[in-house]
Amino acid sequence: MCATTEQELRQYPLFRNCSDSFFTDMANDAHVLKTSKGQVLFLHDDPAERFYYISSGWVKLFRETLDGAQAVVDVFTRGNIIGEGALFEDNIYPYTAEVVEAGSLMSLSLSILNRELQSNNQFTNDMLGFIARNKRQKDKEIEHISLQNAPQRIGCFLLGFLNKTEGGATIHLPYDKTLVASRLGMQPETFSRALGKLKVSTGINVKGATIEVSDIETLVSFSCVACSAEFPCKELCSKC
Amino acid sequence: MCATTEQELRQYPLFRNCSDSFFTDMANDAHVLKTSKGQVLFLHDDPAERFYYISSGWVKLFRETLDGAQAVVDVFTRGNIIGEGALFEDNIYPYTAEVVEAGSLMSLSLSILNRELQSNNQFTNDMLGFIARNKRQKDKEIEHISLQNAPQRIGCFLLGFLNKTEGGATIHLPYDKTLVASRLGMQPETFSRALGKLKVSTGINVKGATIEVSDIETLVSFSCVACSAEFPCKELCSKC
DNA sequence: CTTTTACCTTGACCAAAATCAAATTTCGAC
DNA sequence: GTCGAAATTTGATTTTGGTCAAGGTAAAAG
Repeated sequence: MCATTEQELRQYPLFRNCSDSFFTDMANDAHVLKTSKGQVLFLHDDPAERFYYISSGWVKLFRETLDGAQAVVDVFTRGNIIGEGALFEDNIYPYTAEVVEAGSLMSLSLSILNRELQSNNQFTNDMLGFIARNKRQKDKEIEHISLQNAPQRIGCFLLGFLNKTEGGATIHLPYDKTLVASRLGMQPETFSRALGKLKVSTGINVKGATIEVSDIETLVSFSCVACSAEFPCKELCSKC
Repeated sequence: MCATTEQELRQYPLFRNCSDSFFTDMANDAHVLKTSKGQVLFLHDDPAERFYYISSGWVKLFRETLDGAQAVVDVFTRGNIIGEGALFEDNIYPYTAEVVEAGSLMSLSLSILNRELQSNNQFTNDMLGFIARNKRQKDKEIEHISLQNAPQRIGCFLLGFLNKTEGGATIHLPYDKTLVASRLGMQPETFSRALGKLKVSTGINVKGATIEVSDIETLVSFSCVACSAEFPCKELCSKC
């Protein structure tokens, strides 16, 4: 098992410059988790010892306010890590993580990760670039919330699932519409109605969680006028 | 001049673990800029060779959309650096930087900064922590936009200028209200009215750019119910 | 296969913020 | 100090999205 675990870790781009001892120690200590919907991986403000590599499934990160509202920070899938942020917050998880679609994770040691950061400058630089692009992405989201309306925001979200820039495509929403709505900072009702408007404006076809985009360029010209980046926005793919 | 420049750089916390050669080379290459309101330091998508340490005054970072709207990403003052983000974006500035209150900057070499990042792992780690906390801050802002209303957001913004947690205080807004409004993602009219509501709800006193807070705790209980962090929110001070 | 439950949609209504327009104040240049 | 431009405030109105309530639908449990 450790051998395949190590292989999976070695294939993760962020770890491309990590040391051999990092991979062997990480793999020795790792354990695989089969996750089911609703499972909570960690709670915000809890002390942190592990981070997680997502092999499959989807996990949401969120926080809750005093008056009970929930803010979804992000939703991640295969090929992403979560919980590493605790390293920069006094080893306290800054968010709660909950599985939203069943799958498989690797539980990994934060202290081994930290050891590599302390000793491998190339890796630290990779991590720095990773987090910096992460921050840029957040800036873009803030911009979107204030400059795009609900249908445009949904359009932009859908574009993030595409791997081409013109013609037609079919998208299957990988998690509940309710969650997409909160990920985009709107109410489920607003999402439902806004998706209807997007349909009228751009000719997309919605059948449950399946969305057919007949012409990507129409969707782009509808959504991207209210954005400061040009489509295709590099690094913007919704973790697919 | 170089001696005092070097002193100022050495006092910057982010640079606390930098090498001696970093400081001498940086200081040798640095030049001081006296800035005036409206001055543009760099344009987004321009190739980047310099970053800037703000000694005094205020600088806003923003981007513009295809349809002309402006998204203010951040507003910085003394003790902050700007433009360093280009290192992680193929040496292209991701934002436009414009002086909003006159002051003084140090223009510094990005390549020397990069050299230090390549060779000094302790510094790279400091930088990593810096950017990571930056990203957390952005997450918090996204949360605020979706969970707080306009008066609450202004209250939270004001709290960021305080250096104590109870009793009374007087705040002087360091830049135009119009800019505060766009920093908070709202229209100037909305800002004006929301500030009026905040006044009624929390008993603050507004006289032009001067705001008297008679009781900080009242302001906290008004604003922070819709936030997932507890006041005083560490690292949240508005760069004062 | 049916029942249950959670998810999604729709309608009616409401509240917040944006927009448009105009008045007023402030501040810097002369 | 006066003038003029820019910033700010205020009012009226519209738009957008949120809230509440009621159906409808589809996936999962029995």
